[in-house]
Amino acid sequence: MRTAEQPAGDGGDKPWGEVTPEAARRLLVAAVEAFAERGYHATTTRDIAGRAGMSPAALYIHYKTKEELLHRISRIGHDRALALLTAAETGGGSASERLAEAVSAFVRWHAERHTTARVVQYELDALAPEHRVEIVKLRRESDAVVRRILADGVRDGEFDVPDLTGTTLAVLSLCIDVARWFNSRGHRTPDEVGALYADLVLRMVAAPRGGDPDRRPGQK
Amino acid sequence: MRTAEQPAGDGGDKPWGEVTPEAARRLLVAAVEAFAERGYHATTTRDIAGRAGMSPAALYIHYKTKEELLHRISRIGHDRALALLTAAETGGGSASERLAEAVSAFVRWHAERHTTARVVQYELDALAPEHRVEIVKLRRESDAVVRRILADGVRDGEFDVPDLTGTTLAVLSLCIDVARWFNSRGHRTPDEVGALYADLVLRMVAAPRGGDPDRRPGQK
DNA sequence: GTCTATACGATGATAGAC
DNA sequence: GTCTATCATCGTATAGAC
Repeated sequence: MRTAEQPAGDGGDKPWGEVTPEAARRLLVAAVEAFAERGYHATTTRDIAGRAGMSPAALYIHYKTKEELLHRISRIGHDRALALLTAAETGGGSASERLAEAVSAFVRWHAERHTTARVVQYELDALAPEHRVEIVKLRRESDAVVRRILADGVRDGEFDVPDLTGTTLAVLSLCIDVARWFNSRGHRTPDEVGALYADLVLRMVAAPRGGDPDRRPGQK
Repeated sequence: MRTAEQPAGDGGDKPWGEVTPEAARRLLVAAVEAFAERGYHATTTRDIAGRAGMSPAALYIHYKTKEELLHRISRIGHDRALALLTAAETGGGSASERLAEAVSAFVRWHAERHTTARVVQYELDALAPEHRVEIVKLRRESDAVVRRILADGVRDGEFDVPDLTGTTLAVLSLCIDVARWFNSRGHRTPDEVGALYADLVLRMVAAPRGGDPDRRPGQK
């Protein structure tokens, strides 16, 4: 299913391959680092240009404004995140298998590319209004993917999900927050975190053994 | 157990009651709002003073630097969060009951005081090194509270937690991320989110019915 | 396409009047 | 304790040389 290089990285093998020319890519990578470290508003165009080894003016040859840089980063990152989830949904298998794949892939990306993911997830408010509506639409699609997998599992008797909207939100939220803490504590690999989280999420939604979903102890 | 007003709010009944004199409190409340909206580094002392209805110079009568404001906010917020968790731990009941109370109280705080919580949870890196080590110590104590409750549940046969460290991290992470999304989507109350999350977390750690913890299907 | 130079307003923090 | 005025620096973005 994957024929080209995967984009939207921040330090992996061939990240941001779709951003050309090379000077524009260097600036964008520098912007990701700076935005992640200090936040969009506090990052100066001088800092971005400096990290890319250029003069402040060089930035404006490739990007009209600082916000255009953020928009490019956010768009590519959200495209990538949605692609991961969609691949899991359409990859076949039971609802449990699709959910496990969606969660582990989504978490792996937030861990591996946590610098990018921080910008993508925490700087939405800094986008221009027009760009924000575009990005919010992509986020709603990601939400819908997870929601459909959960609904499928309920239909097939694999899952017990009393609050579909809230649980969808919680699952995505749990995964997204990996971008905040990853690499600031322990020594886990993205793969390990992805596997752990897939297990935890399956436990959150699993139907009680034996099948009858009405038999669960009412917690709420 | 609670004899005084609870502090660390950001718009509730009597929040930040322990900050005196009143001018210092007004400045601190203004700083919370500004830091949450734009981030610490991008917030100007003029903005803070302006929101508090004062001149830029007035800020420096009550706080030596902008960073001292952040430190005060972070310290009070972390004290409050730890107090909530500790109260749940020492409040009695089974491990399941203590965990449910810890999660729902912690989530309620992150939802109700999401403006404060955003500053508290997302601006750690902006603290001066000396202040950051102090705050990190408090965070480790919060982590230890949740870890102990989980370990108690495992000991008592209520919980099945193959990865204690990772699950502790995931539980806290899930709760903390409420500060990011709350009020940016639906129409849930803090109480509702707290109850939902307590249920989801209990499902994550619950031992399989019947008791024998070795009987779980190996997911990892 | 990249540079140096620069416009012009905003920045954290201080001095000294009241 | 609060103000106005100020310092020295840094902010985004542009102009024009090469």
